Amino acid sequence: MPHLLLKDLPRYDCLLECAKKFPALNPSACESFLHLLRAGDEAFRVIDAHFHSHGLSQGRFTVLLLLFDKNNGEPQPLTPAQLAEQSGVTRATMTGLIDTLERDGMVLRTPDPADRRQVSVQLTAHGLQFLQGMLPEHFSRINTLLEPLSDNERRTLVRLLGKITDQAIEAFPPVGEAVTT
Amino acid sequence: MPHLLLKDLPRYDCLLECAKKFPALNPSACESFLHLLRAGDEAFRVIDAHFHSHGLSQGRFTVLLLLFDKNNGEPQPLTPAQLAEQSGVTRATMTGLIDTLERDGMVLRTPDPADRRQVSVQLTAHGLQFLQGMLPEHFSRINTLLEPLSDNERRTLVRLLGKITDQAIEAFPPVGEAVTT
DNA sequence: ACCTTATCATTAGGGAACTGATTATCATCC
DNA sequence: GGATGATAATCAGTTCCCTAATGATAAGGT
Repeated sequence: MPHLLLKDLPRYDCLLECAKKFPALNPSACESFLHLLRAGDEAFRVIDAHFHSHGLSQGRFTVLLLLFDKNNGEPQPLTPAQLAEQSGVTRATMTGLIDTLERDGMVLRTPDPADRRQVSVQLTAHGLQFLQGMLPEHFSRINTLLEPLSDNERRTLVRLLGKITDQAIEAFPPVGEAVTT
Repeated sequence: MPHLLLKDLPRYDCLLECAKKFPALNPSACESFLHLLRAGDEAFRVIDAHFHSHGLSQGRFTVLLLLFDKNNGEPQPLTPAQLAEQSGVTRATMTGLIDTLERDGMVLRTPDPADRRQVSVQLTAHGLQFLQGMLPEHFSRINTLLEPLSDNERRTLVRLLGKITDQAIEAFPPVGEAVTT
């Protein structure tokens, strides 16, 4: 599921070579772009391996995290539609994620008495305990990954990545994004 | 297929709040980490949308690119095993990718007379023309994404991302990585 | 020569995501 | 108050990747 398939990034002089054949190829832009996808893949690989060692996928982990929330330290029930919206998957996908989580005893579906179309999803005690058991290692891995960067470098990185994210959303809006100007 | 499901990144003060409950949570590390996955996802979304508008997946695009190569500007035939190795997917997956590309007339399988286990895969004229037709827009999108960053900022970004990638590989080796020290 | 082992490509089956259609329920408007 | 439309969750079918097993071929040891 990685974003970048190329295992070995092309060297910079190779990009320069290619630029001769493709005037549209900007070597420094391509280099930055490839490093971005590469670093994202590696970072994801590290936490995804941890998820899988606990029998979770990234999708199921996100659902647990959303249900855990941090409102007042109290887990908060949500509807499948809210979970789908906040986690960025479709409702159909969320149905499947909740299916497997419910089968494993992590979450519980409860019909809403007021609106019988709706269902409420909440963490079970087992799900809560499970999540709390794995979160410290999750955070620890993130700390290890970022450990080589100073606080100053982290601020710089966040600023530069933010520019790219903003530009992506502005120049190539995700889907039915109204300009609303 | 995004790496980061959370649609809205938690704000920094929220991370500070969570850190009270989880001593392992380092807010600046988490913030950098989330921004990295987010930027990687957005960047990938932009080029993946372009692939799909041409009926390609990222996997098929990579295969075409590897076959196109840049050796001497001459497309270069490769075996499925080489393609799988260089693109970072399994051989079984590569079989499927080649299947669809061959069905669409982009590549051609040729049995190897010397070793009858092997097959040689090469771009067809149609595949070559197709790839050359879409590459300029591909590079153009990358340029647009990186346009807000100065040359200096790009160098900084590459350096910081490189640190993270290196740390990921060092602290959490991919699979059967011998230390070979 | 023969048998074991390794390698190549493929097939079979599964998981996770998507789109689009379906069913049940609610809300509204004459 | 019954038709119309919107909305919630789910189902069905597809895509794209994976792992594991298979069948054909090559290479090496004795």
